[in-house]
Amino acid sequence: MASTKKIKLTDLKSLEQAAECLRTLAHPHRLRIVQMLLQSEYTVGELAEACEIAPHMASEHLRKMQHCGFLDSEKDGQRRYYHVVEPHLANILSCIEARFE
Amino acid sequence: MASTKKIKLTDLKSLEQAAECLRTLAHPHRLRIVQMLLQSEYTVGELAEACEIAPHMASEHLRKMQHCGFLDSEKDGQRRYYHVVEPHLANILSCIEARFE
DNA sequence: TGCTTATATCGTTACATTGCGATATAGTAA
DNA sequence: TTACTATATCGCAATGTAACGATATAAGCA
Repeated sequence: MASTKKIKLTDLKSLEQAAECLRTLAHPHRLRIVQMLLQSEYTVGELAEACEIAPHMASEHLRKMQHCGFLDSEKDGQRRYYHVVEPHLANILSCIEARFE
Repeated sequence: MASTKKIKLTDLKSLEQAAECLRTLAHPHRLRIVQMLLQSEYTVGELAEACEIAPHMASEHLRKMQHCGFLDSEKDGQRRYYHVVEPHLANILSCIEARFE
């Protein structure tokens, strides 16, 4: 314990942002949605079915993740396709899968 | 849209566990604590001071992270030193730092 | 036009989390 | 013993989040 322990800390403002994104990710259905969208694009209905939830619930999860910059979407007729835009998401999901499989 | 889209999904039970760990991590003070503990071990008081919070708040954050398997601790007289035991934490924090700095 | 499907939003209720003062426990030292 | 320090726990008030039924919008089709 005689060491100096001088280390560089991320400022709390940035950590607050990071925490907000992690909170957005920290939901089993949202994790599954991200996992799927990392491999292809999907509609709200397809994602809802994969998560076994009502479409309007999937829609809300997608809205949250779009709001914090993870996803974007484009319309195709009646349907809306979502896809991943945050480049670090794949890496983070790999870490999570490495621990929980 | 004509593709088969057959992908392997993590079961919801595991995703629930993963989400719980992410929720534990998703707090600015806890992120700072983990960031520090990845570089050295520290006492409750030292971590509290670095986060600018009361010691009993740091103690509670540490208890939560110990409970979900991120940290462990050992006593040295009056003080208690915490350290990281979850091997994936360093990798996850790197992902986070890569995005938020 | 009216009917159906796909997606999004609103309003409410239930539940979880946060922060914090007060209190408790354990070790140190006089 | 008493006093002090470090850490941990309790109980509560405030806030945040999740789930969900009801409703709304918008596109396709008869």
